[in-house]
Amino acid sequence: MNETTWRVDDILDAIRTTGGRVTATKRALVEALVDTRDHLTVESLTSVVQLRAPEASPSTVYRNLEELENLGIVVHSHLGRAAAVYHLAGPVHGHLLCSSCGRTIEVPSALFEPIVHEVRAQYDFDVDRHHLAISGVCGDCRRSAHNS
Amino acid sequence: MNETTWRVDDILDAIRTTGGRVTATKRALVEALVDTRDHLTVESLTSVVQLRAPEASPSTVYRNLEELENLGIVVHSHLGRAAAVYHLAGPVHGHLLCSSCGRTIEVPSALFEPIVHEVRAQYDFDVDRHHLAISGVCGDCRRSAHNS
DNA sequence: ATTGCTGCAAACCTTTTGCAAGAAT
DNA sequence: ATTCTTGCAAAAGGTTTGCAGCAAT
Repeated sequence: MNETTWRVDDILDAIRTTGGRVTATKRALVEALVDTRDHLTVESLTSVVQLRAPEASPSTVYRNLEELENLGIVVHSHLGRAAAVYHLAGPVHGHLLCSSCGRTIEVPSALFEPIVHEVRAQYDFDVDRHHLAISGVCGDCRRSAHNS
Repeated sequence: MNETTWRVDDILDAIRTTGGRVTATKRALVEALVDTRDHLTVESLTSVVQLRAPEASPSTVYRNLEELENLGIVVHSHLGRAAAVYHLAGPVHGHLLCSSCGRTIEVPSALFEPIVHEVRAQYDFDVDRHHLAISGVCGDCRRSAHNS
């Protein structure tokens, strides 16, 4: 739930422990996630996986990600209308999504704590801290816009 | 940008002023938005519009909403993976989306001001106040979950 | 008479699903 | 041997687009 240091073997063990089987695709996928530690779409993850397992299909990546998500190893966020991004579960954090360049910026969830509390107190609403996403424009894009 | 009292005729005038033409579908759509003042999907808006203009198609509703959005009269938000919801631009506000029942709760944007400032100061990121959406579970759903 | 708008159908994208063959245990 | 998984292809949403005809101005 809050491992900052996921290791490939630990994840593969978790898969086996829960009755899952470790396939070439899953191993490549897990390594991609551990290596990049980035927010990746299924499309880009599939490309990376295919370097090692050329036959891998997006649908398998979807299914594998779902399995990892059920194990609490992976989380995903929907940012705008675009494809969802997946990454290793880690310290809970929020996302800033630039609607201009698509970049994702991670921000500590501490930033959101005041809101999480307010919203719980005033609206009886439990915020899902894993899916905090806010859209806007990053500094780079703001500046390029002004110079155009 | 912050009209709390959009009137149908004002909106139709705005359409004409900018070179647009007022059609039966547009009029029905505008009335639906003004009447319900709710957050509606294209699907539900189309149903309402079709009460008056039976031939109206979703694609036209999409195009009309885009036009209204360009005029600053309508805004939309993406909440999760589901269909986007549209509503009249009004006092800027955030959305709480219940991932269990799909309900949308409006919250005053004042709640988000601290974050908007922090994020601008620390991450050089301009939050789009029109698209603030936070997912979680509303009180009703939390309680039904506990009773099941 | 312009030329913006429409409905329809088809295209698009992301994601999900059915299925028979293949592989990890 | 089991039974999980896979790739493929097709389906399923939500949204966009091309087009020829229609209609608001």
